[in-house]
Amino acid sequence: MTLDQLRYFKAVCQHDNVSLAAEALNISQPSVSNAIANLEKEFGSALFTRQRKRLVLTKEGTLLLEMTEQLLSQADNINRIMREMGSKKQILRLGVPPMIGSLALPVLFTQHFNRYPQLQVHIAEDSNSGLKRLLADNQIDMAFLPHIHSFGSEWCSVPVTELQNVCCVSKTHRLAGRSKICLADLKDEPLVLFKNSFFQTQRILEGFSHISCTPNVLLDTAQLSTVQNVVASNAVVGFMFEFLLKSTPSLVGIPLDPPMSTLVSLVWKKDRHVSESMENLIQFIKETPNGICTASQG
Amino acid sequence: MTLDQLRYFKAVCQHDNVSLAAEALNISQPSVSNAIANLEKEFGSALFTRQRKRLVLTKEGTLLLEMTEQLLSQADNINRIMREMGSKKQILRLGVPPMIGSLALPVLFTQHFNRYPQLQVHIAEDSNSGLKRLLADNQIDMAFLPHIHSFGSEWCSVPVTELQNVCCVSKTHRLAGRSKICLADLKDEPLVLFKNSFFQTQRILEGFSHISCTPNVLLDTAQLSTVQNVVASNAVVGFMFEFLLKSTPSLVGIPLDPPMSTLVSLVWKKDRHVSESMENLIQFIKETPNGICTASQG
DNA sequence: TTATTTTCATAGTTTTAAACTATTATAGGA
DNA sequence: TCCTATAATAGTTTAAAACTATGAAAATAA
Repeated sequence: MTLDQLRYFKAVCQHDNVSLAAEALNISQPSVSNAIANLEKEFGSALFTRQRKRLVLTKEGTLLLEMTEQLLSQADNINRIMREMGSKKQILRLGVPPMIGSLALPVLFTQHFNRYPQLQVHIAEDSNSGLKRLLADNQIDMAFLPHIHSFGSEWCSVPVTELQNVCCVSKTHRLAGRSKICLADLKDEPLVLFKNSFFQTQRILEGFSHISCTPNVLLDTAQLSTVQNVVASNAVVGFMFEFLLKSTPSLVGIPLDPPMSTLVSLVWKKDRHVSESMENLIQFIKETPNGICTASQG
Repeated sequence: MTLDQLRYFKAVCQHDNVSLAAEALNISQPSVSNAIANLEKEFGSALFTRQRKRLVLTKEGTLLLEMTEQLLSQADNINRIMREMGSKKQILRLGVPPMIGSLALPVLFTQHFNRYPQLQVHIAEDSNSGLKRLLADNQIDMAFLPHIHSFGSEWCSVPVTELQNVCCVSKTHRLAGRSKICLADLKDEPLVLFKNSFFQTQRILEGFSHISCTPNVLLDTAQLSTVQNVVASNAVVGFMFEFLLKSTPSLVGIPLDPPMSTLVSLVWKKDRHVSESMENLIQFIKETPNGICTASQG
């Protein structure tokens, strides 16, 4: 059993076809056939049934595929990590949810990453669930994530900042003078929300369902500027993080009652090797507990 | 990077010596040197410093060794599992602590394993901590373990039976008539205990320290028969599982006050593939919740 | 210091195995 | 029935991994 044999096997499974797999691997078809045959000889059982029209995985093949994917992923990781160390240039693959990116990234780039000229930063912007999957697959090293889905023992994290979720309206809106507001007050207001995939939206909808209200959702969007512009037009009520209002003077935020806040953490997998650049970022976050917060307010 | 290269690298690390590693691997020394050189070329960094007296792992080498051991262990598992499936003969590697073995094994062999003639059972008898390590290293498939060290989320288990820990004395002993006894009553008695590595012993000692007593331990042994014989000689007081007294009519057990019991579970790693023979054993345990208990009493 | 031993790297050769090309066999579809 | 698609087989080439032999560097001993 060699890693190459397993790679070929995986490719055949993905394509359900030896010839296509060979093409994708840039090798000849008999080489792939050979590799599969050698695996079958070594293990003593068929991995595919070839009787019928198509290749179908046997019980043994299914099990091997599952274990193979794990092994190859780990092998690729070793390769990547070792090459990175060898090439001296550090790479940090960081996941950031769209909303938090606008807060955290400017601070990180001006106060942290610029201190490491040899550091190459790759930012992956994705939803929270998407980032979690990327982390699990080792496609990113760390991510900023709301500490909501309680992370199990296989995750490490350091707290970054606590963000306030506020209701926001135009300065000329009827509710603009309120010092705080509860969801029940908003049950008949037309609302603009971020899409369901944003977990803040989920919490707001849960809040409504908790008081047995069906909110009047006029629009759900993924664009912050859409929310800002529609709210500024005075027609509707929106929700966003308080810090996002700093840059839009035409809007005012009204704290929710009860308050709703989000603890954002920097998260990574426990079983992963913590590279130098990861360690540096963790240190920066730990040393500036309010750094990202205060910077946003400056 | 191939699995063989990593295997050679690991061997060199283990022997701190290329020549010895080559000998252990049954290949020539230049082959090993070559493999290491190829890894270093591929990764772009030295894995050892050879300048000085001996081979010393570099930072990169240390990291690679750590990741390599994981990868090779997983690769060996794949190999073993697939070969096992291919050879049709099933193998179950079961870990059993010495005390529990005398209870569980006869039941398992007469009521369960005998139903699977093609099944080959390997029993590993070891301490609880030893078994846990064997499980972690995938050197055994499952083990019977007291459910004391609370198992984290990376472990699966099914409860097997609850065993009573009792104080035991000879039939003619002064305390033989007691219906129950507390540790404080025993603070001046000469005791015979199993070695500290037995977790029941640890619990008894904890119990004594809890009431600020230093027990008078005359003898600690790993042999059940030693405990039985010394206790039977009427000189000392011992502790054991109640079921172990069934076969020794010259001894009587006195329940502890408060009672002390041990929940024994069948445990395995969550990330492991559950083979047919493992599944069969789990089913047997589930279907006969008191089977092992009652059998011991018959 | 100098000789001796240990140990790893290098050079050159052999062997093995993995890749290739060409062809055959088998099944589905026209 | 023929044609096409696809995998297996045969035979050859190539590449890499093993070997033997030797050289270089450092540690050990005289």
